[in-house]
Parts: sequence; structure tokens; C-alpha cells
Amino acid sequence: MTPRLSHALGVTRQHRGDELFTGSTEEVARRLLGQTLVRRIPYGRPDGGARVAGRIVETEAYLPLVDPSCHAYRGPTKRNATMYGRPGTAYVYFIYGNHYCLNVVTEPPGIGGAVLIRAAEPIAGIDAMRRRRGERPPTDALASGPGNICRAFEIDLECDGRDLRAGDLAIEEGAAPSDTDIGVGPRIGLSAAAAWPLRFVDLRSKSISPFRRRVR
DNA sequence: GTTAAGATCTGCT
DNA sequence: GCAGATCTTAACG
Repeated sequence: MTPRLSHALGVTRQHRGDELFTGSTEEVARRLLGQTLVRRIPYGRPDGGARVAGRIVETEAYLPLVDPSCHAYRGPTKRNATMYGRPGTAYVYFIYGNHYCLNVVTEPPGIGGAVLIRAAEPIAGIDAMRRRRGERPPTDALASGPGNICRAFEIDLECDGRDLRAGDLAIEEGAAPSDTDIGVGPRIGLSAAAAWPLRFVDLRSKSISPFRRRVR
């Protein structure tokens, strides 16, 4: 949809079409850097609700078909079912008995690729993030690391399958880093295909997760 | 039914 | 730098 048509239809930026999520999984992983992750937590809750937002500064691509570390590598299962859905859908899973991880589905329906969101730089709702993370982490680190993002943004399995183009969990337009500010390196914490350069970071950010040194 | 591994985080050495 | 926590998932018998 063209910007002009979007405007004519009264469609806001968060309701725009698929352009942010189309293309190869690697392209999407790179493109998501600088975009804004937004979480709307309903007001009227005991904690008062909040609008929490952060700038995405670290991503990893999990490729369709060829990538043994991609959850879709061995075909559909109950856990990975949402990975085979529409690009721009949230794929959330639970790991290590403690943590949730947020992914963005890529690739056409039925294929199975995703981008893991690994770190975000807090923009709004910092008090709300801190209520969930505690006093210990510095502001820059409130949403650094895939598990920490989900804690800070209150993302759990209930978010699995949500459309990230709109709604209470969404990715909205932000300022992309220049190519020279993007670092590329190996993915974190894998045993298979660990060396593949599919991790993308915004080198200017203080919020990228503590494995910064592994970026070349 | 059982088991082993896992896209992590924290705290301690 | 390393180990422990913690439990779901999926593979295997």
C-alpha cells in the first residue's frame, strides 16, 4: 500500500501492509533494526497499565529449510505451528524453564522462518519495565536479551500468534541505522550452525546483549 | 512413559 | 568464565 493510499484510507503507520516483513528472513532481520516494538498493557489493571516501547537493536535470523537451528527444521510440531503462518505474526516460545522468546514470522505461509528479537533500547514505559525487571538493571539493559525483553514487555505464550501489524503487541516504524552502523556476527547459544553470520546489531546502541564482543 | 537438550539469565569465583 | 536454576518440548522405546 502506498503512503498516499494509506493516508486516504485513514490507515495509521502501524496498520500498514507487509513491506516490513516480506523478503528473505535475513533481509527482515536486518530491516527490523531501528523499528519500534510497542506493547500496550490495558489501563485499569491493578498496576495501572502502560504503553511500553523500545527500539529494536539486535536480531537473529532463523532460516527456512536449511538451518538446523531453526525450530521449523524438522517440520511442523505443536510448538512451532505459528512459524508456518503469515509473515508479521508473533512466534513466542518458552525455553530453559524460565524464559520466553519473541520472534517475528518471516517467509510465505507454510515455509517456516523467523527472526528472533534479542534486544531493545527502552523508549517509553520505563517505569513499567522496571516494575517487572526490578531495580538492579540499568535502564539501557532493561530489555537486553531475548528473555529480558519478554519480561520487560510482558510477553508470554498468550502473545503467540498475534499479528504484529496492529494491536496490543506491534512493531511500528522507527529510524533504521545506516549500513555502517550494523554489525553482523554469529548467533548466540547454538550448537548447530553456530558460525553462520545471522546476528545483526545496531553498533551505536548500549542495549545490545552482553555478547557484543563476538560481533566482528 | 521416560529422557535429554535447550535461540537464557543471574550470581558467584 | 562457569555452573545452577527450572520445565517444556520432542524424540525415543
